[in-house]
Amino acid sequence: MKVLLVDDDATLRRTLGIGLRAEGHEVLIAADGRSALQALREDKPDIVVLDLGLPDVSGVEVLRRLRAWSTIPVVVLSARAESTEKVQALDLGADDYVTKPFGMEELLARVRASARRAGSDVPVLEAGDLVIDLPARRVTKAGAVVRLTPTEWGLLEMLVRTPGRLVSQQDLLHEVWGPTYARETNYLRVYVGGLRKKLEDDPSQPRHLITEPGMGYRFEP
Amino acid sequence: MKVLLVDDDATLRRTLGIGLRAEGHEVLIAADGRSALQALREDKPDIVVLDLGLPDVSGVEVLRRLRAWSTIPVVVLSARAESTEKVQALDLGADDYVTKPFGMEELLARVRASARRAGSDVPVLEAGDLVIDLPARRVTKAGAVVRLTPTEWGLLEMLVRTPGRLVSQQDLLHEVWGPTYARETNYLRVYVGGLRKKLEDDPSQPRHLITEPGMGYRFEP
DNA sequence: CAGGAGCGTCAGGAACGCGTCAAGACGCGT
DNA sequence: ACGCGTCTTGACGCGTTCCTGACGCTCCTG
Repeated sequence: MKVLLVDDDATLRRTLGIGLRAEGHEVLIAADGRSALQALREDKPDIVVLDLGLPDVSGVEVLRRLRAWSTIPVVVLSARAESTEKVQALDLGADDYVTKPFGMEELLARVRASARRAGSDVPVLEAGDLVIDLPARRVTKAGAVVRLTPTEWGLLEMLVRTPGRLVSQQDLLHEVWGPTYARETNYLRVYVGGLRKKLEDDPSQPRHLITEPGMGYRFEP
Repeated sequence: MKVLLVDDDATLRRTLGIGLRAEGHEVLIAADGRSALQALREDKPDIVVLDLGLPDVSGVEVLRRLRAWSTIPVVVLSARAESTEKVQALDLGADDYVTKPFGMEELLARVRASARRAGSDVPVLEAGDLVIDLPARRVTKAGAVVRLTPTEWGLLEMLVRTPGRLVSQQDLLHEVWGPTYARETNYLRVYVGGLRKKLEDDPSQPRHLITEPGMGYRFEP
């Protein structure tokens, strides 16, 4: 198991690193949010141990961005015992939350528990001549790179994250345009149209970007 | 979601029960290990909140016996912050561990987090050559996808959520058409008819979408 | 046996949602 | 300031879905 350890405290990094390696894990290290996000995209670890108190990008932000394209288990560390921060992290999709100070044994047990639940995760998805690489933010069609605008990417990402599943119009609008948008379904029509033009062989007869009238859209692999 | 709450402290039971119900969960109560195990077998909850300090059978024992035959999420409560007990519970298969005293919000967030992970399990319902996948909003009959209109979905979802149980006409109308509808049973006749035409082998002799004259409809798996 | 209530079916018209296009507004870098 | 790409916004045509009323049927009841 590859474990990414994100913490700004060098002592803690050393201690936890030793403990994790003793469990038989391969340990990657990041000291700040920026390099954490980079390591997540490039090295594709199987599980993440994430300290919320980072010098640059906040841990919560790292978690939020990671959850945009991956479902790998994340165990959060925090010095603060404040409830609101815990609630925020858990609702963002953290798998577990440990408050400092904590025992090494406890952390290792929580990592084990999270790893045990780790399901099969497919960060890069292939559908016909389409290849959608979420971590790399890259789409190719028949080998050729397809350029997407930020909004188009947000939409596609949301749909591809749950292949085959229907995503409601509200969810799409909330996630891509913001919580204040709910009824602007015309945005969806325009941008789904754009995506189909770029990704589908025959945009008028889509095979992957399926619309369910009155409900939402789904990505069909 | 059905939540089984196992705790010997009556005050805590009341407080947590209120909070969990406010989240929209159905709450079952057990005050000791024996009744907890019984409730687990008979009522099949979707998630368990388990206090380790029980009068008769220890919470750890309840967890061990439960894990022998079920993988449903368990959130453990404990007064003791001792590390060994945490490690033991987590390695036995607890999904989360909360130490008293804790904030209501935090516990609810952890329950949400556990429920979310479990939710991606298998809430798909199979009945003959019919496969109904609620979260994906997809129905297949003998492998072929069946397209449903929003109203048809609303109706089917309502019926399938309680398989085998009768759902009254009022409940169906309220849920699918809105609270102001109550006597428009003709809507039901039309749309149940449509569903039967799409889902039943012989729409004139339905095997799954059963009507109970004068009362309502039921979905028979 | 007659009557009524409840259910299933059908077929119209009205209303809605979707895809498409194009024009204007905005932001950004040069 | 200019040009470019991106995002918003509105309008139109078209297909689908929804509502509605009518009819025939079966079952239950008096």
